[in-house]
Order: sequence, then structure tokens, then C-alpha cells
Amino acid sequence: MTIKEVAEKFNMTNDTLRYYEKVGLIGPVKKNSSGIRDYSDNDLRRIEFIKCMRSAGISIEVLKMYVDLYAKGDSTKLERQQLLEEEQEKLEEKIKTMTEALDKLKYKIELYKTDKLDKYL
Amino acid sequence: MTIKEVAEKFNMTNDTLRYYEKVGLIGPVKKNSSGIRDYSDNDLRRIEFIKCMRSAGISIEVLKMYVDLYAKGDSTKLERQQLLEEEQEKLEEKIKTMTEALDKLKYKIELYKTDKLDKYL
DNA sequence: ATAGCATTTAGAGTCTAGTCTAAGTCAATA
DNA sequence: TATTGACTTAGACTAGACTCTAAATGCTAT
Repeated sequence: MTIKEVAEKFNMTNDTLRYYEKVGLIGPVKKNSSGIRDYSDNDLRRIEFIKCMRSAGISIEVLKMYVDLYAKGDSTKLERQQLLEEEQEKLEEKIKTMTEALDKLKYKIELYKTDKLDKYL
Repeated sequence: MTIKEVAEKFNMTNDTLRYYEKVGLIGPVKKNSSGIRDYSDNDLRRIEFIKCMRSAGISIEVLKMYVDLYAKGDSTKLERQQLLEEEQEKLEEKIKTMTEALDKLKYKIELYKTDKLDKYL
């Protein structure tokens, strides 16, 4: 699969795909005889995972750590699990924070709708 | 209330408070005779709102728009409501995305815990 | 009154995560 | 054969949101 196809499939840019490869999140992706990337199924699986985690706000730095641990083999299983568990906690915390903000936002909108707005922001 | 006290209260830095003021999200904050900021209750209310919305990822640009509309008075009520409703939608969407990522993360962690991990990332 | 710490300003610097540019290569098409 | 369009690289640039620095001034305690 070409970079363009992959970019379209995952709704991201070619640049981002090359960038992820440069920082070591994916690949190195195989290139054909004229130096053009040809993404494997495995590459696609990784990209999907990375994309999903990125959309949740997990940093490239953390993802890179995970990928590097994976590359080191089975001996890092526990470490990887712990890393994921930490990210799970952070993510749950973030979702909680955002849900609280959403509630306040909804309350404020209610004030607008019912014209009960006080004099503050 | 001094900048230091406010910063501590809301767990942010003095720099961030001055920055928010510079870009027009709050204030201008009243200064005492020697030029030192003295935050009012109203300032605090605003800071709390801004902080809450920022923690949900609402951009400074959008918050600035809201603040500016507020400053223009009652005639902008509908516009403000619409702005908030748009942000509500975006926020709900973001929470949904993050919840999906969280589910995948949990699933992956389950694989680690039960030692059913396949050969991929 | 002088040391030491907090505050002020303007403006420069930092970090993250891309995004863009320039210069070059390659395959297909007019 | 010449042009077009997609791809390549290294590296510069950008946006957003702070964060830090320097130089000046002010308050407080010794």
C-alpha cells in the first residue's frame, strides 16, 4: 500500500506518516526498487494503534517508549503492561476532567436558553 | 488577592495568569498604588471558568472570542450561546473518541494480564 | 539602609506535533 | 522526448500555549 493510500485510509497526511517513521513510531517501512514506501499489513496495524492512541492525547514520547520496549522482546512485557496501565489512569483522569467541564458548559448553556444568565461571563 | 495567591488557588503559574491577561482572557486586573495586581472576586470567577474550559482543551482563541462577545454586551447573547453549543458538541465528540481509545487500551491490557498477547505491538 | 525576596514589563525562548519547502528521482503519458 | 505528477530526502518553519530572562522597582525584616 502506498503512502497516499495509507494516509487516506487513516485520514492523515503523508507528512505525518513520514514523521512517525522518522521518530521511530513505525517502520522502517519497506521500499520498492525505486525507493517508494510499500506499507505492510503489520505497518497498517501499528498505524491504526498509534492513531487511536494519539487521538486520545497520548504523547509521541510515551508511544515511542512503548514501541521501543516492544522491539526489545518478551522480557519487557511487564514494563509494557505497566506503561499502558499508567496511560489508562491518565486517560481516565482526563476523561473525568473533560466530563466535568462538559457539565459546566451544559449548565451555562441552560442559563442562556432559559434567559437566567447572571451578570458574569 | 495577589497573583501568587491566585496562582496557588488555581494551581497554575504567575506567568500563565499574566499571559491570560495579556491575550485578553481576563482583566485588565486592577493594580494597587505600586503597580501590583490585586485580583477581584470577579477576576477569580473568570479564571476558574477559563481554567475549567482550558482543561477540557477548549482553545484560547475560542475562549477569547467568547470573552470578547461578552464584553460587547447583551446583543451578543445568542452568538455566545451558539459558540458554547459548538464547543459542547466538539467536547462530546472528543470525549467519545477518548473513551473508545480507553476501551482499546483496556482490552490490550487485558491481553497482557491474561498472557494472551499476540505477536503484534 | 541594605539584603533579600516578590513583583513588574517587554520580549525572547521552549516544547510538541506536525507541516512545508526545495531539490531531486522516477514512471507514465502527450 | 518532454512534461506531469507522485514520490523521495533533509531540514526549515509554524502554531499553540506557555515559560523564562533581564532589568527595574517595591516591600519587609534585620
